Amino acid sequence: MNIKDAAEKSGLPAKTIRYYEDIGLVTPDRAVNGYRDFDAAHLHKLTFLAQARGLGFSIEDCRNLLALWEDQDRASGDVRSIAKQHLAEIESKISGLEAMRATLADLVETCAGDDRPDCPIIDRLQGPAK
Amino acid sequence: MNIKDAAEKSGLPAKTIRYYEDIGLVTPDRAVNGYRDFDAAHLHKLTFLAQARGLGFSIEDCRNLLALWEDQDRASGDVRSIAKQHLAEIESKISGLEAMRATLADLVETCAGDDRPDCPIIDRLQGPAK
DNA sequence: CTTGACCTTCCTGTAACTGGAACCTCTATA
DNA sequence: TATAGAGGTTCCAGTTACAGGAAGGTCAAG
Repeated sequence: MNIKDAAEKSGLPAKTIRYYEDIGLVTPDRAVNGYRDFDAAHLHKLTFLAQARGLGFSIEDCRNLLALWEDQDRASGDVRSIAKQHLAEIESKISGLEAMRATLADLVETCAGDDRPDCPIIDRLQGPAK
Repeated sequence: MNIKDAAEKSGLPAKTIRYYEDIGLVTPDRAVNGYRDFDAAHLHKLTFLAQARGLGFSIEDCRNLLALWEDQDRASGDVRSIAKQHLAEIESKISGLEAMRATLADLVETCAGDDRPDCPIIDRLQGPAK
């Protein structure tokens, strides 16, 4: 199968698939004309990558997960450990964003948003409450 | 004041300050020896930048906010509009992350995490529930 | 035989810095 | 006065995970 079909079936852009080949995540065969040729196994791997990236795993996480995926004797604890760590990172990002949201929402609310030059948002950005 | 003091007082790394000068956000004076020389106004601007970046505003947002900040006749509505848009972006990021968290938390929970090779996380990454 | 879709590689750009090399300047101390 | 060490300078490369685009090869249809 050519790259476009692989892209459609995996849900990844063709550009991304070429990039993944560059960095050694997949190694499609090559047809005599030089075109990449994907089989079911490659497609499976690409789908795996699309899923994992969609869940926010980094490329390096994906590399590790792929290795575990291909290892018949893997311990599910290894996978769980990567997932747990990633979960912790996500939770920390959420907290950070929620703090930002609170501050910003507060600022937006106290700002009249009219044509006068006073603006509590600008005031606040001058420095923390001082 | 030299760059190190400016860095400490504004809370930005010296490297970042140099970068901000490169992209035209601040323009410190230069002493005869070529060293950057920051005065209170520069410092104020740097502090403003540190605050705004800390709240997740992009550099381009900061550039706009700085222009508004320096414009005595600005309408507070302009500032509010930037802040509101940024708030919407933050909320959308939070939603995305929360969806990820839910999926991952679910996976982590159903995973035994022992030495056996079955792993629901890996299974799930093979493709969405099929 | 040509057209248009698809493929290839290679180069550049993105955001917002960070790290490092090579080199200059200032201050304090022996 | 010589020198060590802290701090300054510029410039170049690397980071993450691709996206866009140029230049050119290939294939199927009409």
